[in-house]
Amino acid sequence: MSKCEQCIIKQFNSLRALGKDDLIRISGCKTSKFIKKGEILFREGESINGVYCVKDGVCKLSKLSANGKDQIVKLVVRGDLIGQRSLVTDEKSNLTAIALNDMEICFIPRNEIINDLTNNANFSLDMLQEMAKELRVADNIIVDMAQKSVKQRLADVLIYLYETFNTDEKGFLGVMLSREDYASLVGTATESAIRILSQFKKEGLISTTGKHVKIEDLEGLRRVE
Amino acid sequence: MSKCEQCIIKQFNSLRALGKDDLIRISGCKTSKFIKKGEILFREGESINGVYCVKDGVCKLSKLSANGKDQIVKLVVRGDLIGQRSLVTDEKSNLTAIALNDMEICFIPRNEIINDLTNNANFSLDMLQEMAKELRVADNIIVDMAQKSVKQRLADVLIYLYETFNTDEKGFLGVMLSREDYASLVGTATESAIRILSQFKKEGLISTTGKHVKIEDLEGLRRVE
DNA sequence: ATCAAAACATGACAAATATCATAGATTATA
DNA sequence: TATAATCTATGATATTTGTCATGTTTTGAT
Repeated sequence: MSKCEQCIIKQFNSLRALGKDDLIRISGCKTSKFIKKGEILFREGESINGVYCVKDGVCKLSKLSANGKDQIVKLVVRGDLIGQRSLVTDEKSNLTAIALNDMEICFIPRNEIINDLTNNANFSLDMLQEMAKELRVADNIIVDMAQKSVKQRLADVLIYLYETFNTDEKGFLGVMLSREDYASLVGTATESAIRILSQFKKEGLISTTGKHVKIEDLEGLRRVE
Repeated sequence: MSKCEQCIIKQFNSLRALGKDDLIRISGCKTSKFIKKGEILFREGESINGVYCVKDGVCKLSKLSANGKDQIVKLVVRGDLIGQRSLVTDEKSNLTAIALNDMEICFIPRNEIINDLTNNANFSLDMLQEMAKELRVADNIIVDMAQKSVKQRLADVLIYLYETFNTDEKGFLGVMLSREDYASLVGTATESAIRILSQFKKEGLISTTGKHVKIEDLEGLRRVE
């Protein structure tokens, strides 16, 4: 099993703020897991009791709305932590986490890391800064959800996916989502997402082969309104 | 001028985590201001360079969307801090702050408080916990914006205002908003907000006298769909 | 390779929401 | 208190989005 103190992933999240000694200690108690596409890491309302560090793969954080539809709040990628919020507030999870492709993750139990939060100012400050950034992003999403049309939001999602996951050798987006996931990211009906993606195809903004999506005209997507 | 170390407001925000000495020091450099209804504390894109502590009054934090409409992201009330996020990340403000009624606020300059963030674990941990809570709220708003109808969101806003600001002697909501503000909270056109409020009136859920709104049937509002 | 299940696609229609126009009510201010 | 400016209200209509129905394609398991 790889060691936290040597793991390059830690550079991308608040664990970078820990000292070598702490990392070695954490390394000794962490567990490493492989999660298959579609598997649930945890559900809304469950106690996570620790944080996950994503070594590879992508996962969606979603919440069930009153009308029974899932809304994806965030995509978590390689390098991100999952569960910081519940760690900090000691609450049950507000969101459900489901793997969008095969993942490799490490799990650090709450007991091992909670003291670092109270004793290590570097660590808690780094986490504070990360959370402040997340909050800014969330505020911006609120504005977009409230003010932009479904079409604009879907175009935004495609741009976001392109910028976050880049493309594979063939030029397809580096992450494969179902139409239902697209709908759930945008906050619309699955049929509406399908229709608008079809429209984007007709307009030459994207092309698709099954679930593979290729961005054909990024600037065009930016001009969608 | 009142002293931070004796101020009861501090109990309601992260300043409670500071020691007496720090509070006395901060008290010496803070400035106290009265802001009139409608005045702008700061605009999106400006440097705040400190945090505001709200002693009295209400203020809206909003962001201009691409289509030119303001979206209210949050209402800030007595006891809240404003500008923690910019303080932590040292970025310019992402939001505009405008007073909804006459306010009394204290301003603590960045220089005086930034060291507490790095040196005082209690303080930064408290702020981290507050921000984690804000993030949960923001995630829930995202889901509501995406999945609930305008009518439901407006009902939610009325319930929120009732629970947050209570009522005055005559039973009216403790905060007065324009129809435009209601629309901007819900993320809809002003006319739509007006129409739905009229409908709520007809249905006996609320009554209005100018800008004064009275909740007549809280449970009915909860059942709106 | 075959079959069933799931995902995708699209038409037809209904419902929700935005926009434009216009008029009355309220508020601020000279 | 007169008057302009702003806010509220509502009708008419257009646009967006959701829902239901149905057929096709893709995927996964045997």
